[in-house]
Amino acid sequence: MGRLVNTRELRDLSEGEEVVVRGWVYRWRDLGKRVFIVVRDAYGIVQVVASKDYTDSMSFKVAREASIESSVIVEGIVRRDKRAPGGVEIRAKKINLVHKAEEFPIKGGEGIDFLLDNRHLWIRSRRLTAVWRLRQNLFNAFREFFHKEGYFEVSPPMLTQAAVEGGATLFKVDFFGRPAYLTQSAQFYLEVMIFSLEKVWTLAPSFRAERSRTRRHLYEYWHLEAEAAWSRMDDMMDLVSRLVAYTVNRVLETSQEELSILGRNTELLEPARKPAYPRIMYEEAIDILKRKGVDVKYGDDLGADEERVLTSEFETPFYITLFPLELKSFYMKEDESNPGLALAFDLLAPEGVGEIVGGSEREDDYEKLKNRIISRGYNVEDYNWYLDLRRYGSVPHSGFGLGVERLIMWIAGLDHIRDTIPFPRFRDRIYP
RNA sequence: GCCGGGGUAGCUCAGCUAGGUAGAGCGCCGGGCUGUUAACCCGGUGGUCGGGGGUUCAAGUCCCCUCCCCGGCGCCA
Repeated sequence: MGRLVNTRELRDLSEGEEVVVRGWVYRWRDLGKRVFIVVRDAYGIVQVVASKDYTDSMSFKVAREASIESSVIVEGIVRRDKRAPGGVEIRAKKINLVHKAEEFPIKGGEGIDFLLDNRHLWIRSRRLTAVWRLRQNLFNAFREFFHKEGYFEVSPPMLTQAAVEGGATLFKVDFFGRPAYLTQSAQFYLEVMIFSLEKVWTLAPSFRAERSRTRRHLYEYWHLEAEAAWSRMDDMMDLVSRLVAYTVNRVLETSQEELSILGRNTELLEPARKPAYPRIMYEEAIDILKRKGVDVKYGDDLGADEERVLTSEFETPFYITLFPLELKSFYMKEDESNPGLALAFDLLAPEGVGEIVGGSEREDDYEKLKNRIISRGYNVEDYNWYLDLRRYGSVPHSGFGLGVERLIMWIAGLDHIRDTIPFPRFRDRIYP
């Protein structure tokens, strides 16, 4: 019996080697005296050929009965053949039908509603499997990057007591009779951690009950967040640029095959390999939009349409900085040299993807922060422990949050966020 | 929350404007085929038209209510 190999290892084997491959039936064609079975595993596909000439008679019978998505173990000999997809195939000696699948509901051509109802089966498609592999490579890149930068990975809570900002978009849960909420952001907890570890990051889910219905929104998404003591806004933007450029480079190095399956034009990612992303001030963004004929005025928030116009101006991700204070969250620090402006930044991805990062320098003065909380109409008591951080050795500090699925959308060139995560959570859809 | 589109066979859809006993393609099942690539050829199988009420001799089609899904906006990452 040959050695067990997966379909990726198989590509490098030479003619005549005896191997064992196991996987699921992806395509099946019976030509009478010869049966072609394309077998799928985690890494790809390989064509298995069964013939009366070299396959034992029981196995040949099995080959003729194998249905789509049946699980099989195949013993056979590697053959290089131009007619096989990928140029390599296996001449089957023995085929073990581990489980004969019932009629598989997904056959191609289904609509999105049907596919989402069958996500637990759709998950194994070649295209989605490529996304999961790319996602793995992206997560590895995050860890490598922060390790190199000297950041500590920390584990913030998912169950929280109070709102970070605004309460309408929180998912409420019952915490032994008391109200609790699923976290929207780890930011406040990361701010706590910098007084212990100085530079921290986390990769964790965030939950937002925004009633959004767009191809860029999930109710549960993976949030990459970092926070650093002594870091000013410009330092943080430098870090974000290095992070995004590093990630783009690593994905281009490790995921060529996946990007190819997804049909991504990787030329469009080349300019983003260098961490030199343009920075424009909010005021400049407004000017650009006016010049483009968009009906906006200073003080307006930038919506999806405005972002789309702006992203068409750049080939790389770019920053918008220094927003009017009232457009941004209460914890963002006011720029001393530009009163009325927040030391805040958004990073927008090109090709119409839009905002992928939001960050800022945090207000580190106790009185100023408290006044901001009061002027927004929030309860000061809800923020006691957060305010405490400004009472015991407060330091300048900055941080950011990155939407992992939006980053994947851009890098992988996907037109809908649902394909970036195995089980996308949308409004009115919690099954499966 | 608002605007728009949709729910008819297992799947994708046509039929609705001008009411008259429900259609196609794919799939599936059976047979054939020595190299297929979404294989091909022949034969077969398919539906309380999302749910409820109304108008009518007659409703998939017209009217009212309701449920569900999709796309977009606001908000955000």
